Amino acid sequence: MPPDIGPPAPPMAGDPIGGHPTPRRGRRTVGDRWGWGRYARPTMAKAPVLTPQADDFPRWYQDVLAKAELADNGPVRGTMVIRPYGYSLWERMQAEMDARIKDAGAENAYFPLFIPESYLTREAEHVEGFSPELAVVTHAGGKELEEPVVVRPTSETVIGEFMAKWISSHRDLPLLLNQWANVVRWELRTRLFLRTSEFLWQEGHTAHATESDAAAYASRILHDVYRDFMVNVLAMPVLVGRKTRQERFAGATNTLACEAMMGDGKALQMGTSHELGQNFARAFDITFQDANGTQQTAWTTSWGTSTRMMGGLIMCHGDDRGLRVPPRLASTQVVVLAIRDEEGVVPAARLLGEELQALGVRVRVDDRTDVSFGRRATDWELKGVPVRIEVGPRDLANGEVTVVHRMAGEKVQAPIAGLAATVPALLDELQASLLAEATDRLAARTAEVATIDEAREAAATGFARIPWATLGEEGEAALAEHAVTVRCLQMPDGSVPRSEDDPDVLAVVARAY
RNA sequence: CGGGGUGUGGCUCAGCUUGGCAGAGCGCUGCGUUCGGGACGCAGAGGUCGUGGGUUCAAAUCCCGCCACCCCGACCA
Repeated sequence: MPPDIGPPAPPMAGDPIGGHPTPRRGRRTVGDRWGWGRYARPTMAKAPVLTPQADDFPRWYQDVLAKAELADNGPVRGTMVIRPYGYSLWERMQAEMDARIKDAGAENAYFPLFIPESYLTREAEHVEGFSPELAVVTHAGGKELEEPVVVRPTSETVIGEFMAKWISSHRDLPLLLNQWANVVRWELRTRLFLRTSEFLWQEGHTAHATESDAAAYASRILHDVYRDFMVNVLAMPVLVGRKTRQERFAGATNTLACEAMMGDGKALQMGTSHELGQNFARAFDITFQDANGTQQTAWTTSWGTSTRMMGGLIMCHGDDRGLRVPPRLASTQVVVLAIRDEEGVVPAARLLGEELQALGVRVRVDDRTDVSFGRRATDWELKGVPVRIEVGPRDLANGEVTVVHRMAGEKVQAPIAGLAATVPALLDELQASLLAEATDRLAARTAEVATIDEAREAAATGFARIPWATLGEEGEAALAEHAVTVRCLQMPDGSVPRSEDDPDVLAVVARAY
């Protein structure tokens, strides 16, 4: 993402879908908890820009999507339009993920959107898992097709077909592929980013000579790619673990996952990594000759993360003022806001922008002085830009600027000379504070419990960890009656269990998106 | 598929009970004043009232059919 700097600033429509003339629920008094009382509205509390989280979290989420210009509903039910600002964040996710995927040795490729229906039916569990949500093309080119084609819900099958073609020797293994693509799953109930009928993702597919190689690679992706990205870039503390039989991917022998806690205490699955055993290799005849000249069946894996992470980002870090984007992810890390067009303000802002850009900071100069200051400040806060530097005549008279941190809302005066050089460290600090805040919440809202009743109760506000031996598949089914599911199984120290039969294994249960 | 609800300018909705000139807020356009926390004034543009039929002198409003969408339950990254 090239930094966007200098004039003229692109148009930023103020209020894309119209305002809400009255607050839907109650009235927000500006929270001193964020340290804003000194600066905020002097007397009467205005209608909140967003529905407060505490009033209606889903409504807040919708408000953020619209007001931060992240996404809109598409014309076909369940589809999504990702707006430029939202897409710029997705592009950053892609860039960071892609680098890690390549570090893990996988190469990008592209497989077709359309898959012969017959492919899907080759793996019994797989077809059973996906058939309810398949979009199938029966007519094309003005006539009925002899064999319907499905719009890919995931690509294990086509890729399996080609792996079989490309692999003949143990020297061809491991085969490590990844693709960035869209997939379609006809969902009954959808929510922007979290569950849409079409979404964007990366899906990795690998083939290995042995079961242990495959397992090790699935684990490597989970830890070195997914968890590393989520913790260090998204500033989201994620739990890693294995899925129960109930929650496992259709066709997998083992599913590993990263689970995160949202601001309302509910869980969101952020990424999965599957060991597919030899299920797909057998179905698609992915075989190779080993060093002894014997024909062997390969072991495959698949792993994916999607635009759902956008929803996770919003719901993990967002507050009543909007989104809060961790600096390492941010497509715009710093916005330099020229307060008004007089006394050299705009040139000073642009100069500061250039200095920051030269330091590698992703900076944007907002010199739209025809738009009121308050409107612009609010817009950038909604978008979650980590640092806003305000440059106005009063500041310049003192050789200063005003630096505002989005995370805690802190506002400080700083000398303009030498300021740029301090920004990278500030961004690191804000990145760490966001991670710390989320980590504290996760710890505070995770309960260690001993009984199923306690687990259910704890899941009302957060996560509960209960011995898997106590819960079991019967307990899992019982909790499901209360919309509480087992998010993953893990060891007491948070590591991934080798087997669900280990007596120390704990089940993490929660309500989930 | 079961239960509930809604279709009226770009957005959110009022008007319907009791038929009588199609409205408001926000957004948009122009001009002016503003500009350090969603600015304000004035002047404008913009609507086949989801759709087909019926009743009536007259239908957004009453009646019947259809369509679409939303919410709550059974599936899912």
